[in-house]
Amino acid sequence: MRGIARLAKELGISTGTVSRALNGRAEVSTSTRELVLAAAKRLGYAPNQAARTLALGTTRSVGFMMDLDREAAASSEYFFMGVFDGVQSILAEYGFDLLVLPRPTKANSLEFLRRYVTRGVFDGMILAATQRIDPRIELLEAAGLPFATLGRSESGGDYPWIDLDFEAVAKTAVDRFFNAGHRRIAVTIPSDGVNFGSIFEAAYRQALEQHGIDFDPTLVFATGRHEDAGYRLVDDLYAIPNPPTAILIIFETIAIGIYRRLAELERRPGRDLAIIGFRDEPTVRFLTPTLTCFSASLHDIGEDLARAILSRIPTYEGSRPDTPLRKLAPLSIRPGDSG
Amino acid sequence: MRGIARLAKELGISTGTVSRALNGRAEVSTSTRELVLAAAKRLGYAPNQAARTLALGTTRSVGFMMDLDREAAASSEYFFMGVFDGVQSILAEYGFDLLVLPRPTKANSLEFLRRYVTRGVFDGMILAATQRIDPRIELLEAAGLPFATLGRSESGGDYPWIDLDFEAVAKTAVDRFFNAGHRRIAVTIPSDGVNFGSIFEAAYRQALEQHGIDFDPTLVFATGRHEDAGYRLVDDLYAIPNPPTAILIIFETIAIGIYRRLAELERRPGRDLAIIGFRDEPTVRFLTPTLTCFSASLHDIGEDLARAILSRIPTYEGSRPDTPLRKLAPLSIRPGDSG
DNA sequence: CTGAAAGCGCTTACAG
DNA sequence: CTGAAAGCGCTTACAG
Repeated sequence: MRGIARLAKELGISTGTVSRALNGRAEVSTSTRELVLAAAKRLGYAPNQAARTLALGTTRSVGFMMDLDREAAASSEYFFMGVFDGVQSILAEYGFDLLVLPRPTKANSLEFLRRYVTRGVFDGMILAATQRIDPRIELLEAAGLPFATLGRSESGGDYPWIDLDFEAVAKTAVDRFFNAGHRRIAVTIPSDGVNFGSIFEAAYRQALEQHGIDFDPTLVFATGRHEDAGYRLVDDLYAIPNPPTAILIIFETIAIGIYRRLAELERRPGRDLAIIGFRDEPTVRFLTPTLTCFSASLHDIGEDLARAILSRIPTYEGSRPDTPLRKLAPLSIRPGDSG
Repeated sequence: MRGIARLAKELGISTGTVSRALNGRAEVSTSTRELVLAAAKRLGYAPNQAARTLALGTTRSVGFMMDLDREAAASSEYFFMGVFDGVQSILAEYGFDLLVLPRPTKANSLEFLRRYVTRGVFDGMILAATQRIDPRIELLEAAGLPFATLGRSESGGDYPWIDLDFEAVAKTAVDRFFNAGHRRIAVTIPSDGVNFGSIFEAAYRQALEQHGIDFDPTLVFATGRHEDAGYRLVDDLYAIPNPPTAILIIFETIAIGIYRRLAELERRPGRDLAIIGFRDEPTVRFLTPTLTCFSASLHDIGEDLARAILSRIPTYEGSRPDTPLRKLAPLSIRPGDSG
């Protein structure tokens, strides 16, 4: 005999009472509660999660799907560490667990997610790296599983999301370039279909427009996320008829490659090419000249994500807001010498 | 009515038969099996995981505890991504899931683990960043939960582990320095208590000894994992009476800071100070002059870890080896211009 | 090959 | 305040 039944037998009371005592229900007398709690402690009792889940229909855990692609991972590990920490800090308050689901490189994204959705292992799911059209969102909506996303998407309806304020970053950067006299301003966007690429490009175009600069499609460069992409990018920049004098890069890591290639060409970031990066990943903090970039509170983003998903989960003892939480996380500029 | 009962009713057969058909048991006739499978597909049936777990006493999932400390995370994100991928590739073959448990910065390591252990959510657990004395190992042994670790420890008894071959790295590096004429060879070790620090230092001492070089404690530098630690280290190196001409660094990321400070001092890696790093994290791939370092197959390490943990899990249909898998993952040198 | 039934460990109306 | 009992959705000896 194990679990609750063991305690009940030990104390000569019913399992119902034990359960009520353990769960802090009001109906139990203080004396029996104390007895039960003491026995639980003494016998090292721990509730069986599966049995609770089955009886309650709730798991008190949230899944966070995370891609393991080398490409997707590159500029995002620090990012996710910080976000996870923020998510946990809120979930823990409500007794929810965070379980991260690393999607293997060769596993299909949708199938991978479906597996967890149908088995009912989670009360809610957090998705990252949303695509412009993201079938995972439809899957979750169809399954009726609460979810929130880190990143906007055009798929789906009324779900909560948190995203970085790409618009503000693009505007701030273009303004800064413009004020420094630049008129040929290039931008890089992700070469994969991730949604923030389009958002970033649109914001960049709009910022140019506000300064009366015509949009030149040859100044938009789709790149990978790694250093080598930056290295190659430099030659591409200078291969076009009227090369840019400034560049706004979405993946700060490629700055390392840009710096390197510029050095080989005996050009200097900030002097010969103005550069502004997106996020101040630790990777780029030691570049010389220092890279101008933006900084976001990953912890805050995580906290917001946690609140967003909790607000969708019925068993969460909080008021469910009418409209799902949707928020652009602010980024503040950290001026460097690169642009 | 839901789940298996719904299918049973729909088909006019018993739930037992449905269950057997779904689980591919031999006793079911081909015709009923097909009927059940078709109905399951049509109705979008998916087994309730909690109910299965309760009935079977097994969850078919493995937890991987991971620290979120900024410090611990620094040089390890790429590392874990690769390892996770390897773990999954093997676990998937046996229908096991990998769930990553990110430990919040402020959560106590042991309490965090205990929570998952007692609730019986996992059939097995993988631990990383083992400490020299690691109470988590005792916790798992006491709980009787199968586990494997990434990294050796002095705690515990007969558990399987995979670790990097620090000994070979230290020896190869010291040999290389020695053959290049260096006699004042410094080493860095982690400033936190992580076990591989002592292992690395011991291997370094032994390698020196083989070349008849006396061990000099002033040449051992305990450092953090970030670039700034490397930056500061350089001044420490040159502050001692008879400064080293070569240094072996355990955290390759600090090479970035070392390079930077050397540049400021107008010294050049490889010429004025020979440097060998540990792992070829993408972060350091673009250093100039290129950093000599070592490379390991993260995927292989992950695969070994998965095999190690599976071999301890009773429900796994494999033969349980007599002795737990213990393995040093090989690293091969990638010669660069730094040393 | 299939059904009826017990059991996995918990929760919770329902009586008392 | 407490007990007896049903139920969560599945699996699996045990009969037939």
